[in-house]
Amino acid sequence: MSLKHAILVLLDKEPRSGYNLLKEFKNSLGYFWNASHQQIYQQLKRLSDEGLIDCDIQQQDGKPDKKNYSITPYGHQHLQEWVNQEVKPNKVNDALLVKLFAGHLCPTEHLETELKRHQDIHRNTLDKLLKIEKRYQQLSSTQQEHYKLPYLTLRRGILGEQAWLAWVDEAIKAIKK
Amino acid sequence: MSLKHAILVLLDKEPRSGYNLLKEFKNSLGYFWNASHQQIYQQLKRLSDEGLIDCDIQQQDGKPDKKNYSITPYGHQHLQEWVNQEVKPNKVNDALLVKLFAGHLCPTEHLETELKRHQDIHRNTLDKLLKIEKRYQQLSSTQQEHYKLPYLTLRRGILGEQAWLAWVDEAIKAIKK
DNA sequence: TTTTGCATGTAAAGGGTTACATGATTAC
DNA sequence: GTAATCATGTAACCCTTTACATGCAAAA
Repeated sequence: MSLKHAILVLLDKEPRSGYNLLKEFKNSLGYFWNASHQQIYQQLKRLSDEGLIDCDIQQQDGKPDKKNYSITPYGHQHLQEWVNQEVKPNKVNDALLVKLFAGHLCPTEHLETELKRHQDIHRNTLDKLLKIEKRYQQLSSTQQEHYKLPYLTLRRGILGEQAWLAWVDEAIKAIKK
Repeated sequence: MSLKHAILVLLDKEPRSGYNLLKEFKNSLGYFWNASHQQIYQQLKRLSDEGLIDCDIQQQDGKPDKKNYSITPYGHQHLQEWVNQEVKPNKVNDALLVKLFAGHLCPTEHLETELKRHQDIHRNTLDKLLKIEKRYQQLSSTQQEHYKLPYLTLRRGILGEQAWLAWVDEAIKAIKK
């Protein structure tokens, strides 16, 4: 639903290519919005068709053309209207929990290794987020003020991952018994 | 991806109608898998076409026919194979955070009321989950052992909601400053 | 020499949302 | 009388995933 708006916010800050958007999703937005390159390129086409963004093609030698997208006044207005509307709370759909719920159909060892595998992934994610937080804390207070809102989204990522890890500890212990 | 498997797990425990599945999704599975009635009826048709479930039609006077679905041996096998495979970690896509990220485009008051609106919803969810937990804790220890895995999914819901609420407190304070 | 990074796409299939559609019964 | 519960579906649209497709440059 909001890939559209996530892209618009980024283009509202500065014009970028699809590839650059992809990098942003992997880095700064990854802890609250994820998108594949296919999704991004398709969405850019649609946004362009709707007149919400413009495209400026830069030729590069050797490399394929680089398409630089920027938000139009209409797109900016659209974004602003969206921000002022109510957002639906997120729907929870977690396949790992479906699996746990059906865990009587497989050996306990499998559940345990699977939980540990996910634990590794989440520990990794948390590490990355904490490193980003450290960088934020080293900024001047005016800079911190400037990045206040993105920092809150980072905090959500951190608290979410910590809670997930606390849960998986509980879960692994409970399964072993 | 796993609506299919969520339905199969439920039908593996006992045969049900689409309507009954919907209720289960609203109650016991709602904190880790959500589905609308349209999705469920469509999925039931597909699962039936694939031979994973069977349908037994019960006539009722006055009411429309009730379709009672049950899992087939092939469906059970399919489910078992799925449980033994690796599951991908969940993708995070949170529209509220996209909005916060774009929060400079709207009045601070709007952000605050929006966060508080979501806070109410999450508090409500947590309350419900804690009530279910209380019921679990009053069971005998053999019963508790029996419901161990579903209880772990409940715990995930509780820890997740608590972390969310802790975050929103932080966020509201930070925005007010 | 193999992988990572740059840089872009199409097509088909599957999953999810929104809107439309019906109709009886029961509880307040 | 009005809302909730029971009980089922179709159709259009949109979003997401998976697979296919290309090709250069730089670093390891």
